[in-house]
Amino acid sequence: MWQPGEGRSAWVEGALRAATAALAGTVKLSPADAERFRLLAGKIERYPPGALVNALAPTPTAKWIISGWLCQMRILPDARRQIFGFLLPGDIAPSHPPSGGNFPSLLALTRLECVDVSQMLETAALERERSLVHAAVAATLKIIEERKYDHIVRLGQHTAAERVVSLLLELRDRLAPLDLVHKETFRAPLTQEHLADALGLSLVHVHRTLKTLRAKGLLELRLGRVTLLKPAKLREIAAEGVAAI
Amino acid sequence: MWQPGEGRSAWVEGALRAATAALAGTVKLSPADAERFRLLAGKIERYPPGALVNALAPTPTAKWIISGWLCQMRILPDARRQIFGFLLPGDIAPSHPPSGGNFPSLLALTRLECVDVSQMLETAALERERSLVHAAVAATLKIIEERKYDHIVRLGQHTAAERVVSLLLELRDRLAPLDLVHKETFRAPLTQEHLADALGLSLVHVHRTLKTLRAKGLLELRLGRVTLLKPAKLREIAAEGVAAI
DNA sequence: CGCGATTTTGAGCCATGTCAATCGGAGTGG
DNA sequence: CCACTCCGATTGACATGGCTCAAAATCGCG
Repeated sequence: MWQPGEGRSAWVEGALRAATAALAGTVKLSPADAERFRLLAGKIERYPPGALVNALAPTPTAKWIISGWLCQMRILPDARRQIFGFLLPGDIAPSHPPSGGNFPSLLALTRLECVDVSQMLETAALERERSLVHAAVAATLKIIEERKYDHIVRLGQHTAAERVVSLLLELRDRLAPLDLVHKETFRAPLTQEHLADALGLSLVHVHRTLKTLRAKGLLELRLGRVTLLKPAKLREIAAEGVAAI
Repeated sequence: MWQPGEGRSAWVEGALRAATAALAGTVKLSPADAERFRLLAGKIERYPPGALVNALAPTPTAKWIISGWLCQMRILPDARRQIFGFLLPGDIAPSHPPSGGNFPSLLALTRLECVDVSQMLETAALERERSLVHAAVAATLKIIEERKYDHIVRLGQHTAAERVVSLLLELRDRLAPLDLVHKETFRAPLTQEHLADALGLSLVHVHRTLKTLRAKGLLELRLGRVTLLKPAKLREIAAEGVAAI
């Protein structure tokens, strides 16, 4: 197990606490369990932006994200790309066999710090700790799966503006528990091309859509910084995706 | 446990065998395990076409489909509908809490015969049988999830013709193990509206797309009967969706 | 200062959506 | 057997959202 004083920076410690809080929120851990979970994190793995996480691992292993963003995506034979979703700190990135079946690859969008879940399981001494980890992984997978349904609705039923808005709102709501949203402003390491690939739109059209939203004074998006100027109005735009049954 | 002679029709017995074979194929069960699994099926539940399966159950319970089709879908507030996927005999329909979160509802497209998985678990006497059921459920869920990625790619990257073709090919390939495909012909209880709702297209455009494919002599689709006239050509059309990474 | 990555713009086209009507078959009641 | 109705398939005319191509502007960075 990791021992205090082994040189983990204060910054990483802070990120670890934030990730723990976020995970505890989504997975509904008691404060005690959250603390238990956090202490299982030993070696921190790092990946540079652009890295394909898990691309080389012989065995698929889930990663608990401490800081940084990554996306689940697939490259098509004609070089088009579909992004299935984004993973943020606190999430546990599902690990699929590298190039296994039709499962997505994991691409780091920023520098990434994460903890290998199988390492956490090895660290866990008590049965109680192991089942805690398993439960957290299962619960996260379920939430990620749930988001995928929303994404399908986005792609299948929404207009360009609705797609952009509902995705940005999803990100806002996921970043809020990490305390990364201040005054409806947050950083997102997304280029317009990322948005296009996620939303099934062309880069040019994403840009035009953002331009319109900006012109209407609904939001700002520059330099990886998003500001939702009229959150209520934006929620209204995205509301079509909510389930009625 | 169910006893022979309780009045299950020969037809249902046949369907049960086909469903078992299909499940064994996708989940990779040994013949012995498949037989074990099949014998756990006791009471057969029936639903009429149009029924919302699991809509009323207090507890979510997965259903092993013996015969009939159903779809996973969500109704939007403005009455639009998104179909996430189709479930066929042999599949184990994932059960989500009724109206639970943003998970999909299950809609029977035909008359449906299925077995409640929790009933199978109760029937199971041996630990080995229970873990067999759990493994089968888990493996099926994984496959269903995998298909969802394909569907996202369809919606995000494909043109109308590619969407229609790749969906029909998926159905063909899933029906084949059930021995329901003869000479590249199979029955599918799908209206053009179902296709439209699944593929994120308008009904009218689905029709025009089918008309074009028909005019090119690539396929037939009438009265719930699909014939793939030029399978190779069709695979070529749909091939763009295959993962390159 | 120069380069690669990203954003921004314009022009024109085409895929797909909308609206509105018709058509055909299957069931149903008289 | 006919009249009626309902549902799904079919069609045409027309509108438009989103795409492509191509170029310029801007930004971040070494």
